[in-house]
Amino acid sequence: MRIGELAKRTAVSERSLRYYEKQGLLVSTRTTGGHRDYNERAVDRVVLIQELFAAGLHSKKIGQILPCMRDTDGAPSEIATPRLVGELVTERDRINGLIADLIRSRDVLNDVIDRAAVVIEIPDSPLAVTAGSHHSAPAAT
Amino acid sequence: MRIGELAKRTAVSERSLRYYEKQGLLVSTRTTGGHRDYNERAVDRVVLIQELFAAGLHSKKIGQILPCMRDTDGAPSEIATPRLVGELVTERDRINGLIADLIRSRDVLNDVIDRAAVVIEIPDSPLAVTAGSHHSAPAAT
DNA sequence: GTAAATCTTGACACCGGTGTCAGGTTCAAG
DNA sequence: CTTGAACCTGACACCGGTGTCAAGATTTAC
Repeated sequence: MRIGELAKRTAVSERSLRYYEKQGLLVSTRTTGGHRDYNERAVDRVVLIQELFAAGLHSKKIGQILPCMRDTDGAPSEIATPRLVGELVTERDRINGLIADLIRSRDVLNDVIDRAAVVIEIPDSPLAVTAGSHHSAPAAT
Repeated sequence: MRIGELAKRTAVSERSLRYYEKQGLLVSTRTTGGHRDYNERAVDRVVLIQELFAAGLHSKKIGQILPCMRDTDGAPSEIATPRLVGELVTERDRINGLIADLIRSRDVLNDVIDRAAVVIEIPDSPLAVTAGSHHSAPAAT
């Protein structure tokens, strides 16, 4: 598929996809005219890259991790060096702390939302559009 | 307490504390000479601000949330407007999605770490410094 | 063969919290 | 007093992934 389709399927801008390639995170073959051509696996890879970015990892580190993953790109899946493993452990711990923080923040928001919801709902005005205790939460660990 | 102490106790730079004040997130009385003076509650407030920043909220929105919280600053604790509640719900959902992402990223890292740990540990070289399945994870929800 | 859609590279700019430096003032202890 | 630590305001810069525009080449369909 070409870059436009990949962009649509991953909801990631073409700009970013080209950036990923320049950073060595994403590979593509080229048509005779120089247009990028991606295989089906690219979709999952882009999604993964996005998640790792969202986790606060820098492109350089992501570039080190990707070859160490299984079934990401058919590659024989390298093994992380002890040095890299140490860094990854640090990152993982940082992410765990971040998750804990996010949970706290979410609870703070829920608190404010709930306190407002009560006020809005009780005066029997069916204006309570967004109220209610829909505290959906992703399962953790 | 003065800004230096608050900075130490919260592990937040003086620069940031002044920035928070300029954004209206943090208040302080002033000495005759103009030095900032904080009360004890400031510590918790700063920590909270940091968590909300880590959650990706912008200072403006944090400024709207803070007055709606209970026992944050003795203030009578305002109630969020329906408009704000809507925005907060959006934020909360975004944060929930972010948490889910982070968990996935963490698992990816754990995968890479584990695969390397096996290689390092099995060849009975006690070099396995950071290895082992210490998959500590914060409790969620 | 031609037009419209898609793609190419390159460059400039943004965001927004934070680091840091400069030049000057205030505080607290000797 | 005087001196050193702590604080003040203001300004410049960064980071790094992303938006966007420009000028041109390629693809695809008619």
